[in-house]
Amino acid sequence: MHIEFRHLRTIKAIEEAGGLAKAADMLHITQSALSHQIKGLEDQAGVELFVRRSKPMRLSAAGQRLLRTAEKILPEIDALQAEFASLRGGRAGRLHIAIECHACFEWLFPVLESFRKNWGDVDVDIRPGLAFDALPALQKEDVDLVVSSDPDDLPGIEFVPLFDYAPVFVAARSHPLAKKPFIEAKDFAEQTLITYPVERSRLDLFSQLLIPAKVEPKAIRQAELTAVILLLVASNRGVAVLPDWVVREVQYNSDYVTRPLTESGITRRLYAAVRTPDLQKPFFADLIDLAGKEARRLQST
Amino acid sequence: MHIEFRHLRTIKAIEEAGGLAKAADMLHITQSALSHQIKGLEDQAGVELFVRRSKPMRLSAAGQRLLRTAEKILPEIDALQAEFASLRGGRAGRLHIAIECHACFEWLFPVLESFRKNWGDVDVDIRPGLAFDALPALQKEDVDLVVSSDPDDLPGIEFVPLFDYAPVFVAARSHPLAKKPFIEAKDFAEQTLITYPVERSRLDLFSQLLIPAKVEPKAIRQAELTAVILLLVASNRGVAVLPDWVVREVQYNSDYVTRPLTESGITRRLYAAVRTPDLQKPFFADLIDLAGKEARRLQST
DNA sequence: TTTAAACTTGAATCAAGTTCATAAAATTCA
DNA sequence: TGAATTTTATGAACTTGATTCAAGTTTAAA
Repeated sequence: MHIEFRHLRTIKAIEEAGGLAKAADMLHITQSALSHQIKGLEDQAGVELFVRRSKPMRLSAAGQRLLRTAEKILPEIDALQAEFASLRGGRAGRLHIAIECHACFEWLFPVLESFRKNWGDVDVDIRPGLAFDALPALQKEDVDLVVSSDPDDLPGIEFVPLFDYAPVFVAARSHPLAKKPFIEAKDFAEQTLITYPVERSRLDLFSQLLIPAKVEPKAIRQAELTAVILLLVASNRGVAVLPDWVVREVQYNSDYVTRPLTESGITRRLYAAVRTPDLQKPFFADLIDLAGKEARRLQST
Repeated sequence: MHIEFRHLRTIKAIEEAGGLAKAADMLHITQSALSHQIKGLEDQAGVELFVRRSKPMRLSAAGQRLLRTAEKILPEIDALQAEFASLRGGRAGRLHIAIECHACFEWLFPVLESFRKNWGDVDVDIRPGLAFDALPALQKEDVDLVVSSDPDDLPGIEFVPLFDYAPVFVAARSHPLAKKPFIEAKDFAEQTLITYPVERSRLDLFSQLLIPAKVEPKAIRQAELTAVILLLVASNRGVAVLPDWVVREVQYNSDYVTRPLTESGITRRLYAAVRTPDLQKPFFADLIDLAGKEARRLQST
């Protein structure tokens, strides 16, 4: 025989009830079963768990040691089972997010802040280092939601539209290109471009404009934070392309101007990629709803 | 079905092995058994533990949650079982001590210090608040050893002699009684007596001398610490009776003198009371041996 | 498409915990 | 002290449920 949860519950019940008979009632088994159970456990552990000199019987030193372990372990599985139960009921779960779009931190944080208030039992996290390979990670259940602007037709994965945005050109007010009403691909040939530190195929500017037009900027400089990019731009160290709402939201100073890309402007759509069955879960629906609201708030700023 | 330790081990093994077949080998059962086991667990929990889209199968979000619990719980029972095993082998155990004799802290601490070096796996503690009722607590296994000077013929309890000592009279050098070569019961009638805060029947002076002689001191003042008693005595606030070795050991100052009680002196014996079966355990024997050595060291100071 | 590997399924088996009935031991109370 | 009561132990029958065996299905690789 092995130590089993049943034994931990038994020890705890006997301690609480102060005797076999009452403990047996508690556990909904017969007193005989308890007697056999304890005897079996003592045999296999080779240790006396109870002092039988007296009736009702009392925990021995070893029994008290076992009781301590029981009191440490039982709440753990109780919590686990409760979590599984409410996971069945859709109140609990996990929401680990991978972000392909670097600027998205800006709107994601307020969204998650509201989300946590509604869904305290959902384990929310943003997983770093998964910017590429995010979709395989989604399939493997290493993450549960990917924010992406490149929908793909993958089995078992659903792309839910979040909101549309326009990548816009940003330059210092004094920059020569600031005079143009809109910016074209060829305008970048002589510019120093400031980007997030990701591969260029995953930047809107390259995938939508420069690669098709086969234009290469004069130089590229990378910065991690949106605020830093805007500072560099304002001090004329280069130009950048950022989502329109980012530029509106982060008003660190106003020494820069924005211009549309191409005459008609470029529009992109952001998606939440989730596993199809997860769409049924109420908190996923709520998150997507919250994200939409936050997006509208940003657009109207 | 319930969550059982078997399930925790299974999850852990599957994670480590990266597949059912290898995990089954690890656990010395067939893959089929594992498959049944997981299915049963998923049914009762109402939760998908694995992603079966791919082979080998991978842990789902819920499965990862279960794995975390497994990794928290399994070491606990492993530790428990190891403790039971070495308890069988006599290397581990519990040694909770109750002290009837108030002064005994003085020699007990160094003894326990050496003891802990030899028996790191024994849970050593001094239980306060059990000075009276210590022997019933010993029978109930609430404590494992009682230091006492009043042996009693109790079933299942053994009194092992530790060492002999003499309660001696202590007074300031300038005290009138300091001139006498020895002290008798009637000498206390006009004195302020300083004692430990315990009932008088458990003080050697009363049980051995004053109660038989029907003498009552003029006043009694109580102090918790040996050092405090000696300070009070030295500053002539009263007289005291303490074990000879205590007075020799605690040389806070030398403004006091000691005198034997009665012409021939009184001799008392200190015992370790333990449950009879515990005498077999090697660390009990060692403790009693260490206590003897420390006692001899004190006597020869 | 074939082959191999990985997991699933259902029936049969077998170990182990539980119950029932009863005995033994300790405690309480008259 | 002895009868009554409470508490724990024991053994045989029973029942549950985990494991195995053998065959089927699905996925990945060649």
